Amino acid sequence: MTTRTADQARTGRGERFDPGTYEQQWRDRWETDGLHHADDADPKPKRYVLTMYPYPSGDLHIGHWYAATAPDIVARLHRMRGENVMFPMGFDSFGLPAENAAIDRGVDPATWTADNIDRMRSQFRTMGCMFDWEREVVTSDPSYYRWTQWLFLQFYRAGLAYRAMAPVDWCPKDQVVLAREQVEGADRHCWRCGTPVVKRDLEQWFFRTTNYADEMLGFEGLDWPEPIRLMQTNWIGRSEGAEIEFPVEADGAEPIRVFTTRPDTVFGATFMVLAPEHPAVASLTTPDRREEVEAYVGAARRQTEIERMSAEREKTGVFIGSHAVNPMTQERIPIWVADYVLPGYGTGAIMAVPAHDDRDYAFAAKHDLPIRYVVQPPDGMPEGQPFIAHSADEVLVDSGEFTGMPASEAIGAITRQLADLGLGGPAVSYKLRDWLVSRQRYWGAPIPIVYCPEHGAQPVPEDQLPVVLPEDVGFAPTGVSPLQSHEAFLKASCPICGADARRETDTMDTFVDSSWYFLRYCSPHDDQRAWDPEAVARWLPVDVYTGGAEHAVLHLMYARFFVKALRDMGMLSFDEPWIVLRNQGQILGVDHQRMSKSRGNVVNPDELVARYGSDAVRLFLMFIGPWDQGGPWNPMGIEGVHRFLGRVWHLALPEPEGGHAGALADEELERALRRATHATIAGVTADLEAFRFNTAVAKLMELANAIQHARDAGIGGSRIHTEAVDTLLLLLAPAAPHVTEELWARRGGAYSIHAQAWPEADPALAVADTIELPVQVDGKLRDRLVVTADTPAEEIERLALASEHVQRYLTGRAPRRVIQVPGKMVNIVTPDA
RNA sequence: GCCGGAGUGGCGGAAUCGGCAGACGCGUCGGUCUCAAACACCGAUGAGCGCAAGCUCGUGUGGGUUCGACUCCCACCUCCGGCACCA
Repeated sequence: MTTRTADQARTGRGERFDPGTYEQQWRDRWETDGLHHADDADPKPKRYVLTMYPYPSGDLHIGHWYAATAPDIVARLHRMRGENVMFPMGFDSFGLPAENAAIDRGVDPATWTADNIDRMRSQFRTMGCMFDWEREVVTSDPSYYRWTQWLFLQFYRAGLAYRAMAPVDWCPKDQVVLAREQVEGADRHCWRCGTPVVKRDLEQWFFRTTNYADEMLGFEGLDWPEPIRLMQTNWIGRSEGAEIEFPVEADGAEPIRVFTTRPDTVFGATFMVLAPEHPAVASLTTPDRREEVEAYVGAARRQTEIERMSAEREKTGVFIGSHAVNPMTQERIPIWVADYVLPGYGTGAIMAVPAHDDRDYAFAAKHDLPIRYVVQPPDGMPEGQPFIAHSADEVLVDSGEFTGMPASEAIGAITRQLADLGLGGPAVSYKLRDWLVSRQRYWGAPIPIVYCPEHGAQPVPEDQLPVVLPEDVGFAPTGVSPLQSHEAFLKASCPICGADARRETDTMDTFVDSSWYFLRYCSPHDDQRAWDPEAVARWLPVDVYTGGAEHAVLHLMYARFFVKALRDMGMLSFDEPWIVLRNQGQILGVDHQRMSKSRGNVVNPDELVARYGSDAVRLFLMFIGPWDQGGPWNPMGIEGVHRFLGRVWHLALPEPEGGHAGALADEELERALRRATHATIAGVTADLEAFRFNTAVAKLMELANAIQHARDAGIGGSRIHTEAVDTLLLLLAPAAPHVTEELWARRGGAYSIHAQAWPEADPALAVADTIELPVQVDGKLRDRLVVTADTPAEEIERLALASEHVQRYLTGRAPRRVIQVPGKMVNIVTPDA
């Protein structure tokens, strides 16, 4: 491979810039010296910087570089500011791809995973990040998942882990549970035998995340991107309203409870709808309707809930033969079953108010059910459409004693009356469901439970952890976990009676692993406990967390749930896992498309590092644009950054004998350079703190240009010029750690540049002594004044009015107004304006 | 459908509080170096008009507020992301 460098041919000065000659050496030195190890005993203020650990899929791609460089820069900035920084890295190494590799290629998941980790770890090292590898965690290692299992048991004891029936896809011919991706086609058939699948209720493990729904709506004290907060808020989906009981006309039948956010519309409830799964469907179906209802319910159960929700909006459903009574109007209303009512939300049953709900309206229109308006729109009753009241202005009509009451008031009034009548009361409902954590998969942490014929589900005693995944398993594309046929694994004994028991074969969702890895980093080698409480108290919460926004309602919520639950168990003393959260965007291909092998637009970081060095790759990624937006890769762009680093190289290389040592003193030039230096310190510091890496790099480029011009003007080698170069290296060090270290050493600086103090800007020195002031006439730029910074406003006004460019428009007349923004501009308003 | 985010030169982008639009970089053009090229370096570079001074236009579209609008308000268009029958 050819290495093109900025000065390969000739600049006539200094040594050529070739990152290949020093980058690896410095990385080795940092490693040997333990420069990046965060010491628990270090008394400096702590700073925990964390980036989401990767799944070990194979090779590091450019996205990993993009994701890691920014938090590395932040970690390095804090370190130079005198903080004890922990910046750990590890691998989220359980998961489906390893299992698929086993099925497709016959490789053992553990071996496949370990090989990938080895490769990615060595690729990670070429980034030159200050990762503390002594703290590495690997979640598929028994020393890690032992504690994942231990945590499961703590949740179980606390009542936060429970077992319940949940619907899964089942192939009745093969007699197996199918994963979502194993169900094909619109008719939902088994991928192997083509038999239509059915939904089947199986026992599954859940974590009670809904216990924390309300608390997770609070984001006080958190500096998170607003879109993530909104996504979580919407996902939790808190709705306030009322539960209302509708008595049923049938012997001994329980009333049907419904949840509604609009109790003010109860007078308009002209029918009821039950979800197909609702327990009352069977008992309330009359004999003449049974056949039709059972057919409908059976068809509905064949679809997944996801499918049902994304299906065409056609509102299907059947009448079940029974009637309920509207508790306010005392009217008989028919009960229907329809799959647009979801079993998992509210009570799985609704009062249908077609006049004031789109879905109920569509259903009523299709099935010819009565529509009664009970809220008066401001501009008269609508025809042929529902009216969804929004404001407080609308008033109730046709609603008995509540007629004439504003809708907003009626919500409370009607809810109170229902409560007085014992027919309901205020209620809150959430979209959030409990977290289904069990997976019918091999490559995950086994759920530490055994089933005794006598005593049922029993937790594995803690001293028997870990429940180790057996490695001598066979893989076949059956869709069944090989654990189910591994006799040695299955065989267990009941911790209560000692009788033969059967081991749980489900493993945990990998999001369980990642819900606590940031705690394990604090004491990764502790084999006595999941974490050392003192170390966790010292480091947590995470100060800055970075990663992709795709985890908004997954990992980023699960980890919050974990921390809150563990806090309530007395194991943690903080409320949130991380304070500052920042999301990176995506690096796209040259064609502005997502990188993918099939598109052939993948950028290989290893090749780029070999060609330009790690620093150039890092710096260019940061320069592409705002970090949270990502952007397209540009092969020419990295050339520009490489040129910049080459320029820095030549500016900072110690001058050979007789170079610019005897620089001419020029006070004006020196003052300007010093001003540029201090303005850059202030600007770069603010940019890095705010994750504005692209503008920070631009400012560094400007400073390098200023230094070069100053040198060309003859002040190279002067004290101020030397300070400017040193400052440039210090400010550039977090983003380009290798070249700055090399140059710092060559200039005789103390090892290491990354252990030096971050420069401080002197505001007095950053201020310009003369300023150029734009002069506008009626808001249009017409002239510029160069004045000293302390020129009084009257003098500026006089100079501006005296300008011939201004006079051309003023033609001797007095201005109508003169507006000055001190230090910014002058605007003269003519009588014409 | 609902909730977010974004539309600025040939391209990526900058303008942090309503005050010089286009920083910085890429590309392009011109020059230096070279036998020549590549590399590097220097200079120019929003569009139109003009010999020039300079003028006009210009931040998705249409209105508005203001001495002044990429920035604020109203209405709309397009793209990207999330959710999607949640009663």
